[in-house]
Amino acid sequence: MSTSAPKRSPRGQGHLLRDEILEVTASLMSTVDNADDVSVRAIADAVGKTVPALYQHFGDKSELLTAAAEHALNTMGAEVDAQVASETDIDRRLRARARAFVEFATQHPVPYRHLFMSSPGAAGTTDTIDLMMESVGFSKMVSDLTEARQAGLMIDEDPERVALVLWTAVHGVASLFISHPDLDWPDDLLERVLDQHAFGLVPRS
Amino acid sequence: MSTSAPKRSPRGQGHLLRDEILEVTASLMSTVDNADDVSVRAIADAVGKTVPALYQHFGDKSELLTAAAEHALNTMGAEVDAQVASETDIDRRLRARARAFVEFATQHPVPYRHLFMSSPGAAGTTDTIDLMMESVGFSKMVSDLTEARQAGLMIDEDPERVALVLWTAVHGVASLFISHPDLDWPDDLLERVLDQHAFGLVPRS
DNA sequence: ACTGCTAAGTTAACGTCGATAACTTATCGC
DNA sequence: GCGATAAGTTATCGACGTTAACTTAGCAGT
Repeated sequence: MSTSAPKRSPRGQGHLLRDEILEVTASLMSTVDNADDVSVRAIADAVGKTVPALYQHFGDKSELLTAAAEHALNTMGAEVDAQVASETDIDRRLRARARAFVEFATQHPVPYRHLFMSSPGAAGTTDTIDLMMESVGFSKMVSDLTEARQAGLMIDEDPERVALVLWTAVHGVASLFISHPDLDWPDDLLERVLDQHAFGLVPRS
Repeated sequence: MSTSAPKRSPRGQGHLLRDEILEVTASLMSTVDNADDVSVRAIADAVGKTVPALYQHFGDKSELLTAAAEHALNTMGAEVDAQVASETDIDRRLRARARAFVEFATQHPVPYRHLFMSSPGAAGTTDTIDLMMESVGFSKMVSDLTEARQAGLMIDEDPERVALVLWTAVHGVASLFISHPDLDWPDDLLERVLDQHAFGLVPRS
């Protein structure tokens, strides 16, 4: 074999390993039920290094898992935006975003659960939740709602607060789908939840 | 010391240990962040027996934790009912139940998360979720809604389905409170969510 | 070209965990 | 009393997260 993997990174390039760790960890997450089930030994094996090498980049396992989960969900924003881009109508766009959100969450349950459904200590500090929300399109939802209010389509209220209420309900749907996927939830559960909130947001015509 | 703990249960009374294990485990759950953080060794120490003794009553740790979490939440039904009993108006009773539900869930986050927010495998089989729902007052909510429909207070729809939509949203609130208690959620987040659903349930006067 | 510094790793080990096979002993029907 | 067996214990296993101590490769300065 002419292609031999370099045994060590060049002097200033140790940080390259960090990105590889994140990517490998994120991909290992899709093979287990809980983020914690990914062992640091499995990660080390997958990146071709030994365990202590990981601890030069992350203080402990929890920090590594949180960073990897955020890394995994950062692709979420782009995917959701892509699915939403074609919708011009604001109401339809809000619904499309909610649908794409739930779909992505159920397809990536492990990082989603680790960030949004695990114990307070495990999912990072208060600082990081803002980034989580961003990665998940929360701010885009707020601007949609702001636009809706300016167009007179929404009762006059703080869009951020309305968005939080709406996101809370959508998260409820995603959370149940993720934790109990084998239950036969009604196909239109999300749509029904959205209907309820649409009634509040947009006065019935 | 005259009071000496019996070293062994009588012949047919081995099953008494099971209840003690459940109670001890449930109480240990309130001292940790995740149900899994309760070690079988800690449980064995607390009940004054050795680890393998536990495995005569539960197939594995997950089974033990799920049973203990259900045991803990079974007290939930009674507490919620007590808080709801005084309300005679149906709309107020539904709201009171939702409030009591969220309050109880946030006060007992570990068993709640283990049953409703953990990975599919960890929280028991499809069979057990019905019991979970019961313990949490789901059926009571359905009868309230049925009563509401009979009184003409609700749009004519399957109460069970409406209850599921409502419960989903309420669960969303509880889920977020539990996972990120340090965020400054709006005080009226739950009320807002309930408002949205009340509009759907009860036609505006 | 040598040398010293230090980043980028490895080796080896510790304590804790869930789980189980093999063994002991107290209780109870006869 | 005496087996049978329920109710435990002892001892041990492999896997896990974490860390101290060590090694070695890359680079700057002379």
